[in-house]
Amino acid sequence: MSTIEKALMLLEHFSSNRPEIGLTEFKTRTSIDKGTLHRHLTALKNSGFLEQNYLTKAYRLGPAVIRLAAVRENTVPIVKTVQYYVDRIADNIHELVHAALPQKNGMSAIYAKDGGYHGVRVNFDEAEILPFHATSSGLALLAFHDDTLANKVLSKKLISFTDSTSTDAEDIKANLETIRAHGFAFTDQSYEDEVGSVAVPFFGVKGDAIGTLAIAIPVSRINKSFHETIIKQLIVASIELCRDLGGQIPTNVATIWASKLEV
Amino acid sequence: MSTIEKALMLLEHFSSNRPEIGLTEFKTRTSIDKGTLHRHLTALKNSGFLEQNYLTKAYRLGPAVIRLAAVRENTVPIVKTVQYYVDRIADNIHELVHAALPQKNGMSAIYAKDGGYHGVRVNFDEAEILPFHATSSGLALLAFHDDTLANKVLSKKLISFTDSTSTDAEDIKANLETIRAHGFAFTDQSYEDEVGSVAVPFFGVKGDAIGTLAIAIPVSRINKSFHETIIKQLIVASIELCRDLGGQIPTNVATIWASKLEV
DNA sequence: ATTATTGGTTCAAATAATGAACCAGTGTAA
DNA sequence: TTACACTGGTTCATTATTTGAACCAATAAT
Repeated sequence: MSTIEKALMLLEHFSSNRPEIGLTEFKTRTSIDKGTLHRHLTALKNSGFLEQNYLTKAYRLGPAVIRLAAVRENTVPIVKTVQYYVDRIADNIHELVHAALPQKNGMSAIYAKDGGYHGVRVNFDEAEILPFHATSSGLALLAFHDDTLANKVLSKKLISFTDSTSTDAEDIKANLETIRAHGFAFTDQSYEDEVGSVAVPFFGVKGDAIGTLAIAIPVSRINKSFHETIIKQLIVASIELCRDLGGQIPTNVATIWASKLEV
Repeated sequence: MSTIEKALMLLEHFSSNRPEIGLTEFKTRTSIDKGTLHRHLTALKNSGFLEQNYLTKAYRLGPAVIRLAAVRENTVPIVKTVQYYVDRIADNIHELVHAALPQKNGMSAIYAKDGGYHGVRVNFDEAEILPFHATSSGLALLAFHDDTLANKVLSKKLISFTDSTSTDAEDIKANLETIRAHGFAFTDQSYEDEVGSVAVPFFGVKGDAIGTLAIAIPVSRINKSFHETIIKQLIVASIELCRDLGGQIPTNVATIWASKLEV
């Protein structure tokens, strides 16, 4: 692996829950030599990707990422486009809806809206990494993306998050087949207890899944007719979203989705 | 310079006007060897910082930057905080207002609003890099930031954008003194013909300028009383913004600003 | 059919990355 | 006061990666 990739991997350790990381904490998190770490972090700092809390000396993400995200959004306005559909679904079904894009180690929510007025709510942290193998977003993406990604993900050790997390690669591969057949993914408390979720992919110009629309619900509120309502909403939104983004829905997926909408 | 920094410098070439860059174009823009470039671009692609247009093979910014910007904004919510004040000023004075943060080679606008209902408008591209030496944002930042930055910027060759661009380092240093004395910066067609601008800095915890609030106006609409109105609005907003961000206004600046507001 | 231009690859030579040991500052407990 | 543990940061000989001229393959233009 190149030095560049090693350095950029350091940025993956930052999240809303862990916004600042010191040198020693980095060392324990990565088992990279302190000297090397320090030079990498300094390089990232010089490039504006990190800045230092001047009191604690801990590192946090820097202003360079703001500009890059603005350019990216000007280039490919996915966030803005997705917002409309997430809001619409959230307003319709009054639950937590989000859209997510794949990163190296999982899905990252780029926008979320909680349309709910319920007492029980699903916790959700934007910018958190949702593991591929344990979330409906992750599974939906793996199922409709280039096979190599699924193989790469499933060849690594799979972490268990709850009693219901499936960590067997073969089980998950079988599940991906089911997901492909159904045209959507759903999970039952595989990432968080008491939370189920449903996700559909949306597609890029090549007909490969480039992201997902998903809904997370407390299991107590799930029932069959609601489940079907949710899936229809997600499918319709994904179809329109693909049109907006210039994406291509693979013909087999289009067929499956059409049949779901007829019922 | 480390390999990491060299690779990350490549990302600076992307902007709204230049969203996709091919290998050969990179070669002409950077005079880095093609082999090296290709490996760097591939590393950035593997890390999600770039992706490739699958038809043209040109590179564009990738989804990783979206997540990082979201985490950064969760950590230090500058964009969100700044929006309120930019909107307020734009609504009050009906001109193009923006807030910008320093990057390596200039200021980058993080938010802009055109409050105008005029026929003549100032063009503005968010995510464009505004050169330090030729814009009021840039000069305001240099004047109130650590001296080393100004020296570094002014030691390089300064590009001329219009007939009025000052490219003499000594002239500009003298101008920075004036800016420090006035508490704000203004330029007259130094970056774009027919456009003048005014900017004030806002400050971080150390009392160093971490960004700017600025207004760009067609020169035809500038007159003394309007100029003073603008400056007051900018100063008041910066003071409140510093409070919101936990920033420290240096005492000498606070004194100058207070006297401007009294008049 | 030929040439120019694109993106991409190779491998010996040149250079930068690495990491164990070191330094310096701060906080804490005896 | 002293000693220890804990930060972040630096050094320099060893090691491994980066570099770039030349090369390849595919496509577009003449």
